[in-house]
This record gives sequence, C-alpha cells and structure tokens, in this order.
Amino acid sequence: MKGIRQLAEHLNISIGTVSRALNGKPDVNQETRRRVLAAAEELGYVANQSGRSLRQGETKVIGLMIESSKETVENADNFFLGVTSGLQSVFARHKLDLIMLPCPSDEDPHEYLKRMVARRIVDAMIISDTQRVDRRIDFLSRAKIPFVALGRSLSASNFPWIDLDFEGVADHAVERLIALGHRRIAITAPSSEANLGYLFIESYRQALERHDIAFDPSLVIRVRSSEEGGYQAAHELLLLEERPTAVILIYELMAIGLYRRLMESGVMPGRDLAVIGFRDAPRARFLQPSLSCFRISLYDLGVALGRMLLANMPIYREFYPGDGGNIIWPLELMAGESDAFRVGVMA
Amino acid sequence: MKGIRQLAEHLNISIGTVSRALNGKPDVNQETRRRVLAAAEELGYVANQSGRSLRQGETKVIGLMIESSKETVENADNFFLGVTSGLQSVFARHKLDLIMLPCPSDEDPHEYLKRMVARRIVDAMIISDTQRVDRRIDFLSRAKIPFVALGRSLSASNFPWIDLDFEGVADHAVERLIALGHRRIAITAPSSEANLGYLFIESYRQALERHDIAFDPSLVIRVRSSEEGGYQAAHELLLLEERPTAVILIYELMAIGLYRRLMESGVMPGRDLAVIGFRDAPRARFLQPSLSCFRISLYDLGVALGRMLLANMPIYREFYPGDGGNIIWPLELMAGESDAFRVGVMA
DNA sequence: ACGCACTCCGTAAACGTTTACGACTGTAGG
DNA sequence: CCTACAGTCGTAAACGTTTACGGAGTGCGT
Repeated sequence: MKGIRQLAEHLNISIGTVSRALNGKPDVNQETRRRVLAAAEELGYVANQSGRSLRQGETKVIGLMIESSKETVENADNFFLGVTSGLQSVFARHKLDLIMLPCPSDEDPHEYLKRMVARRIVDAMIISDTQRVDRRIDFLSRAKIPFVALGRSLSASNFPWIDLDFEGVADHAVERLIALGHRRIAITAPSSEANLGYLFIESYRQALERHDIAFDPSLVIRVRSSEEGGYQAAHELLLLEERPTAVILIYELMAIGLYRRLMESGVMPGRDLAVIGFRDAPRARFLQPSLSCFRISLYDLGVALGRMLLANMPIYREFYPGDGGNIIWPLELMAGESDAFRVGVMA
Repeated sequence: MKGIRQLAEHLNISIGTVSRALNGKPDVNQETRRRVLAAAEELGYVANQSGRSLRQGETKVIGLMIESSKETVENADNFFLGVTSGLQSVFARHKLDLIMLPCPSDEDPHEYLKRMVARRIVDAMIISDTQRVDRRIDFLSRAKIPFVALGRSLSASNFPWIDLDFEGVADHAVERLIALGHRRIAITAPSSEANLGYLFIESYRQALERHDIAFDPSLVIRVRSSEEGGYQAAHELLLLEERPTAVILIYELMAIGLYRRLMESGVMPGRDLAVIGFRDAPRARFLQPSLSCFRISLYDLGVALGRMLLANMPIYREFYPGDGGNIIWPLELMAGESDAFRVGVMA
C-alpha cells in the first residue's frame, strides 16, 4: 500500500473524503467511513507521518533527551525507563508518541538539542540533567519550543521544571540523625557545578545550625556520584581524626562502594556508622544491612512531567489548567537498618 | 527563520541552488556555497525534516525499540544505554540519528512496531527481547523493512540477528566447575518460553554428558530472571536433599537475591557453594565475594549491531561487505571469588 | 416554484524539501 | 564560425497529507 491516493482509487472515492473519514472529521457519511476504515485495515494503510507533519506543522512526537555520557549511563540506572511509562500514560490520551533521544557522548548536548528541534523531529522536549547554567534552557525559551526540565537551573528566570526535594531530604535526614543522638554528621556532594549540590549542602548546614551544631567543612565530602565515589567517600571518612557517626549520601548507589570500603576496614554500616541515601534504586535494594533511603515513584514523577509539559503547549493547555507551576518533588523516607541505632547506647 | 524559501530570497538566489549548496552537491559555485552556508548559520536555518523525508522517502532515523514492561525495566539495567553508544558511533558516519522507541507497557509490541514503521517514523529498526516466536520478525521480513534483532527466534527462517553465546557460556561454566571438582551442578533457566533457556540448558546437559555425569532434572531451577528469582532459586536449592556444590545463573542479577538467601541460611557463596553468573553488570560488581561471571562489552555489541543493520540496508550495504551474517556473541570469563574453591579440598 | 439549510463529497492549494531538466554562460577545439 | 562541453544556476514537478472552499443533491417550509 503506497498512499492515500491508492486507497481512494481502490474505493472510487476522492482522496479528500478518505482523509476526512480516517481522521474522524464530521462531514462524512457513516457508511462511507465504515468502508474507508475497512479498506484501510485490509490494505494495511497507515498515513505517512512526513506528509502529515509537513501539512500540519506538527509531528505529534515528544522527545525525551538523554545524555549518554559515561557517567550518566552508570548513574542512570533505570531512571529513565521508569519515568517513561508515566510520561506515556499522559501522552497516550492525546495520541502523542514519546521518543527517547540519546545525545551521543561526543556531541555537544546543546547542539544535539538544537538539531532535533530545528529539524522539527519533535514538537516538544523534556530535558534532564540540567546544569547550573544550561544553554539548552535559554535556547528553548527563546525559540518558544515547549519544554519541561527535570531539574532546576539558574538559566532563564522562569521556565517549567520539576526537581527533587534535595533540601527536604537533607533537612529530614539531619533531623532524623540528630534525634538518634548523632552530633557529627558527614554529607557528600558532587564535585561538579550541579545546582543540587549547593541546595543539598545549604539545607544540611541550616538544619545543623538549628540544633546548635557547628558546621564543619571537613565533613562535606566532594566525590563523584557513583559507586567509586562512594568508595572514595568512605576512604576519606575513615581518615578523619574525629570520625563522624553518620553520613548522608546524595546518591544511593554510592552506598555500594561505601559499604565495601567500610567493611574492608571492619567498620560495620548500621552499627558503627549510620548511613542514609538519597533515593532508593533497585540497584541498592539488596544491600546488607538494608539502606535507609528516600523513596520516589518514578511513574508518578513521569506523570507530573507529562502534565506540566502539556500545560505549556498551547494546544493542550486547556486540559491541564492546574499544572503550570513548578514542583519540588517530595520524597518519602523508607527506613532501613543502615541507621537503626542510637549513638551512645550499647546494643 | 521559516524555510529555505526565505533563505533564498534573502540571498537573491533560487531555492534550488540553496538546497544544492547546503547538501554539498557538486554543481554550485564555491563562492555561492560559502555565502549560503554563512547565511544559513547566521539566520539559524536548518532544513525541516518532514519536507525532506517526504521528498526523499527516507527519514534518516533508525529506531531502537525497547519494551518497558515492568520486568524488562528491572532487568534492563543500563543495557540499552550501553549498546546505544556503540550504535551511534556507527550511525554517525552516515549522518543517521538513533532514537529509542519505548513501547508502552499497555500496548502490544507488535502493534506498536507496526505503527512506527508504517507511519515512516524510522527507516529501520533494531528490536530486542525476541520471543521464541515473534510476530514482529515476520512482519518486518515481509514488509521488507531493514532490521536487526538482538536475540534469536524461531520466527522467519532467515533474518539478521546477533545473540549472546548462551551455549558457549553454559559449556564453559560446566567445564570450569567440573575441573574444580564439582559433580553436582545446578543451573537456572527462565520459566518463560524464551528461546535462550532451551539453548542454555541443552548445552549444559551436553557438557555434563561429555563427562559422564547424569543429567538430573531437579537441578534445573526455573525461576524469573530477576533478583527475586535468584532468591527463589537459592530457596529451592537449599531444599534439595542432596545439595549441589555449584550453580550457574542465567542472569547476573539473580546473584543478588541468591546471595542474600544463602547467607540467611549460613551458606557462604564461594565457600559452600560455587556461583557463576551470565553477564557482568555494574549492579552485580560489588557483590561480596565477587561474582565470577562472563563479561560482555555493550559498546562493541552496539557497533556490531549497527554494522549488521546497515549491511542490510541497500543504500549502505556497500560500506559493510562482511557484516551480513549472524553473530553468536562470545563472552569472556571474568574470574571472581564466587567459585574459587576446589571441592573436597579443605581450605 | 423558490429559497434555504443541511449533508456529503470533490477540487485544489498548501506544507518545505529535493532534483531532473534545461538554459545560460564562457572556453576550448575543430 | 560552429560545436562541444563544463560550470552554474533557475524552473518546476514531485513527495503524501490535510483542509478551505464550493458544488451537488436532498428535504423542507413558504
């Protein structure tokens, strides 16, 4: 089956009528519509998207950009696949398709993004892994391409984003540890310029001050947010003269390396050192002792992202009246065994 | 900047010349080309892909289909992102873009695939997670859509695929364990109809027979290929009256659950029970004792997939003369501590 | 008989490209 | 001087859709 023209000839109908019948337009006879649909099904006709996009000026495709740099790949875990299903459940209602756009590691993310939207491959974009200043955000804002970002940024004063509640987590973690008797609490932060690092540390500092605990810069460990980073963090922790009794990790997988390094030195997490992680990931669920961490529903996050995006697209705005504003995504503590002891109390 | 027409007017040149200049066609003056490229850069013009695809009949986009069923998501680890970069390195040479197409979990994969290719969103397809009989393969073959599958299948007698060397792994693992003195070796297999399960078990059986060890069906544990599956497998293993001294896992993450269940019963992997896993995954790299497993380079696998796909596309065939045939992808054993003991020898 | 509203359908123009074809130069060779 | 040819470029026709517009037919009320 070539195109709509052949289908029309086969039915002895004009091509316009066929198009209207297929697209559910009102001015077409019920019987004709039935015949058209039947014939299309029988001959396996599906409209060519290029022709349709060209005429309509929209592709009905939403792009989810993914950086596949080595570091991201290691961290990504199944983060994206989890978010994806939430997104799709929203998009499906409007017959929008979602595609994932993996930016090659040797291409500038900004250029890649420009290519994809300038070529009109997608109507809108979801970006993640936002940098402290992110040119993509400026570009998308200026070009008036609908988008939503997973992650805050200092670029562009006002744009749609959802970000995880790093402040809340740091705050909650500190409060909890203090309640358990801890006074010397270490924390990890990314060595990069990522915005979330600043927020994380700042909240941690404020929570400490609230309890009259002096902020000790040597307790802020800057390492990569990865398994190796966790190993490294544990290493630095063990070198401190006055060893902390607790540590807060900004990424859950760091716990893997951290545990390993601790055990190598005979320090038992959950007994000699309390550990709290940022997210739960399948990858960290098996740890022994089980990791106390902050849970997040990737599906729900995807749904929220999808709704916010559509709320920023003129055509769909009406369907999502309340979904315009930004969201700081709350996380729920999932208590494990890794911080289940009181300081100063013998087991 | 709207389209090529505006660009042409701005330069006082015909639209045809502009197109030729941008596309590197030979019959255009050097100086004109320079001016066109400069103007395009300045005005930020990029060709609309819909128009181009419509005219040329091809999209220059390759689709990588991903099933995002819950089970797949959990198992996927970063498998796809790893393969992706290999694929892209090949595609980049031909200015082809790769997009990932996540099939919604509530949509039939077959229907989804049909929609994507019939709508001409992609020129070619890479599918994975092939079933024992897979309608997608029949469809793609019949429709003459270039594709390559990651995984064998009984559908369609002859189609391009790459599959992991399940036979080789089973064989190698058995040989190794026997050399270490093991005689009672358990193995896991998926409970599903997946083809690889049959191949895996069959090779295992043959290797045993070669050493005059009787095949004992009770040593084939059918569980889901996941962390929980591993837990379950260990459970069943412990219930056997004559406990095996070794077990071969068809998926590396099963080791996570398996370890946990074993330790709960005081059985130490690597001392009381030898364990060998199928792949190495970041997710399993931290296990204590470290898992002996078969390593695979996802990047290289991606490159091979990309080359094979292009070898099956008329336009690119000439560049990849030797990449037509199917590949059974070899895996390399990465020895760990989980099977590093000899049976009958006291430590 | 006429006008009008309504339903259904055909016609043709547009969307933004690429490209076959031919036209126009200028130059070289006969 | 005529021809051939190479180097440039403009013209216009496609590619497959959607959709504004108008026309044909019917039914109904005046």
